[in-house]
Amino acid sequence: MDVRTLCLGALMGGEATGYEIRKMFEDGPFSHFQIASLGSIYPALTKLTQDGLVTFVEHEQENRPDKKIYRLTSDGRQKFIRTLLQNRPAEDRYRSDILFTLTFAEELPIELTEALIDEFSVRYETMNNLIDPNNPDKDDCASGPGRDDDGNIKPGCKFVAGLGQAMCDATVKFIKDNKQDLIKDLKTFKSNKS
Amino acid sequence: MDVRTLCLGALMGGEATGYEIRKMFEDGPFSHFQIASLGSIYPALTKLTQDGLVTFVEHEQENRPDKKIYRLTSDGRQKFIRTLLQNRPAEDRYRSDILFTLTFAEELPIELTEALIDEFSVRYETMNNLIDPNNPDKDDCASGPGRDDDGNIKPGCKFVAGLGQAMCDATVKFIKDNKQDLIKDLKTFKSNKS
DNA sequence: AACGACTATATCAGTTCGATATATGCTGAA
DNA sequence: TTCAGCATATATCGAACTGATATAGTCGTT
Repeated sequence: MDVRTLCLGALMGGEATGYEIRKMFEDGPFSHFQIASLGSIYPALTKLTQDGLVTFVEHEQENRPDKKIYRLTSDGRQKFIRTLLQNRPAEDRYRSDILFTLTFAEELPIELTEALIDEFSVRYETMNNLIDPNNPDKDDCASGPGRDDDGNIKPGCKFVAGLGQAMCDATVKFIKDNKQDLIKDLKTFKSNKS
Repeated sequence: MDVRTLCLGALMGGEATGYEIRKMFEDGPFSHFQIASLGSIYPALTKLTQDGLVTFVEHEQENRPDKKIYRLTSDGRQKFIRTLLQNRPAEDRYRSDILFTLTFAEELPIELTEALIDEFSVRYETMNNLIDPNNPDKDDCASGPGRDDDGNIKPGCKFVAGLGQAMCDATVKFIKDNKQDLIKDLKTFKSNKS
């Protein structure tokens, strides 16, 4: 899904700055299943403004660029819903440098392999906490789309967050159950190659 | 990880054509945790050849471009191992159009939501079968890196495949356990908004 | 005091991808 | 029998995306 559509989605929950939209994707409600960087968010917002799908209000700031607060127009909201209804969603895409590296574990020092696996596990525990809708450390952007007026998480977001957490749990559990066997097998593999 | 490094990794198991390397990423051993397309594989192979990291032999073919079979040079193999040892692996990156769309489930017809969830589940069951090292339908490229000379899967690949399958299992299970609750909550949510 | 993170806007060089071009053979459905 | 889709091969390119950079202050930690 292109970044203009992602930005429209980000604004479905209310107004936001470009910086806030980026936060939604970096460690907010979209962080575990979409990616959008500043390098594409600002051009996308510019394009959406030109197309009449969003509008913005500017607030002067001292010593900083003026703050631009974007919101959807009626056309923008309709365009977004239409896009969700009509477009066939692309295949999921997953990239993992650690998993790629572990594919070649036999060529690596066992200490590095252990360190990579531990780093991988920590990252997924951290992500689990980030996803958790009940996480008290979470500072959801007020304009995030996932909560209704009473602050309750919406069913769709709850489902998606739950699924994200299930993936994280499974990852951490698999590592807990299988790391030592891997280390053992690697030692055997290496001694057989000597 | 850039596509040149991915190509070096792909050639760690032996010689391969550009087309075969693409297959390794599309539905072969790397398919569930890395992505590389023809648009970047061929330029990468050209660059690696210029840099002396790979070399190729050309076989004439009728009615087709001549087949180029690439293999690592000694420099190429060393460069690859050095890259794995020295580079800090980037954060995992996951993109899911379906999960993004489901975040806005409240705005969609319930039939579409159900269809998306079912599609998502089917994709992960399919991926599970694709990953399975014991899948008899799998036609691993002979030059894939994951097996030793006896055809046994290597420990690193086995671990990574197992983890991939655990993620798929968790996904399918979560959907099985939670889909009906989501549908019910959506119906409640929509009737409360009327 | 220094440094890193945060808050704001924006741009750009480099990288990547999906579509396209070329062209045949194979397979299955109509 | 015909046709469409897929497989097998090489390669290119326009469009999209990213990470670094620029600008510049504030805040908290070491």
